[in-house]
Amino acid sequence: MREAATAEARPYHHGDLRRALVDAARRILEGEGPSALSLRAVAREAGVSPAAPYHHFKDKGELLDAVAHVGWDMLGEAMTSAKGRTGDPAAHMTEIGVAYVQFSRAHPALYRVMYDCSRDKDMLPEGMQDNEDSAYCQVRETFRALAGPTVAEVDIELATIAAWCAAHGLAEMTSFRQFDPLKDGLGGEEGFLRAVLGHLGMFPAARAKAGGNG
Amino acid sequence: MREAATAEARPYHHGDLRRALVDAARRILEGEGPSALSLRAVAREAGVSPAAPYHHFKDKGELLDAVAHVGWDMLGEAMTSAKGRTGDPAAHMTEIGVAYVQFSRAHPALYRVMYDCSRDKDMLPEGMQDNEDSAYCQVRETFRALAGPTVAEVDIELATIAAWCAAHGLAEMTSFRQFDPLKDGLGGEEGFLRAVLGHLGMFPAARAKAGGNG
DNA sequence: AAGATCATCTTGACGCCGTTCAGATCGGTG
DNA sequence: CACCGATCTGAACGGCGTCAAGATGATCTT
Repeated sequence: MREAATAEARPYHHGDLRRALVDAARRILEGEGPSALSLRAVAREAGVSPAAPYHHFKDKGELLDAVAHVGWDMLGEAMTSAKGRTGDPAAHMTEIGVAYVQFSRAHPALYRVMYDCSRDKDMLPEGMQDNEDSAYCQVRETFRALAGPTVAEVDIELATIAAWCAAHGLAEMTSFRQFDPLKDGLGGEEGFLRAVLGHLGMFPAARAKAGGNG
Repeated sequence: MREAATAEARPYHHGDLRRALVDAARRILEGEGPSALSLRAVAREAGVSPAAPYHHFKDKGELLDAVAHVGWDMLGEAMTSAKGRTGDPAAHMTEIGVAYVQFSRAHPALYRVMYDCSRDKDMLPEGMQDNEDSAYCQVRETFRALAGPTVAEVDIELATIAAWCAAHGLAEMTSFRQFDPLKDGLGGEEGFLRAVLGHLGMFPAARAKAGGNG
């Protein structure tokens, strides 16, 4: 609708339909959730015919890939800026973990698409690949900096995977409403996140803080 | 197909269509994955018309709920028998964790349905609810036995959640093929699982073993 | 045993989906 | 200006979830 209104001015050729479709998909995700994200609905939201997207994406999956790409970029930025918010390197891991889960809570539908469309291809999601600036590499380099030179490479890799598992697992679990009472007793959702992370081995700063709380 | 052959003998009234539909759904899941699991395909596999399931389930979601229920039962049994395989109580948590992830790897499509259909309702999955015999309660009681009387109740709850996050996260991560080389260097998939669990705080036995390996 | 009842199953239809294809439209190149 | 390739439309196909109306048969009543 919002897009359809502005699209009246562009009569036939859209100009930047590819980006408009990705934006429309994100609006639908935010507003109506993943189950409403049909290719036809995206085209409708962008004000074009159902067949128009096929000139910019091979199929629906490729459109979702593009949406997921935006999501991983956003998550990477959130993690980077979270790391910058504390001067203590020992706290970096905790802050990254909290930022990760908070992103998944702020954009639950987008987060789901980010993993779903990589699962369908049996492939690592974009943010976990070994590209220079992926979110995963951010975590690994943070571990490497904390570990020092004596720690074996394989242990850095395993610690990164373990931390990622913990963050992703927590991202999924904390979305269930049944934990709300527990959160209330721990000073809200962020308190809950830090408490759970404190029970996982690789977040020493969170563990100290959780110990202080309970 | 398999079901359709035996269904020829039962002309109109099936007799136990509800169970037959759940079984048919599980066969499709195992054989063709979650994307092939349409209500019509399930009816086809069971040898009935597309509308027949509506006399046993309100909609497709309720059929999936029934399938998920079977899955959570299977997972609970796998966890119980894993705990019984070791006499050392300190190793229980690790064995449960390994059994959890191995179940998710043995039945990936079923595992996905188990979480998906609870996510769609913003509700805790069956195996995580506070019912007497749920898989989640198995983990919590194991923690309680290990913790002793001085540990606060909320910490037992948090440790259980943390362990569940770790196991679920690992279950999702280990399905990505890109970790295969890493697994090879750690004595296969089970070695990989134990190594990652060893980097997470609540699996002391795995941590000791992982330390011995690398 | 005969008939009524009610759950079960089928048939056929509706609207939405992803996808394809022929044709309309337009921007840029010769 | 004429053309061409990229872009978009309209109509169509099969598959999906779901529903209403009718056929079937097991069970219960008398």
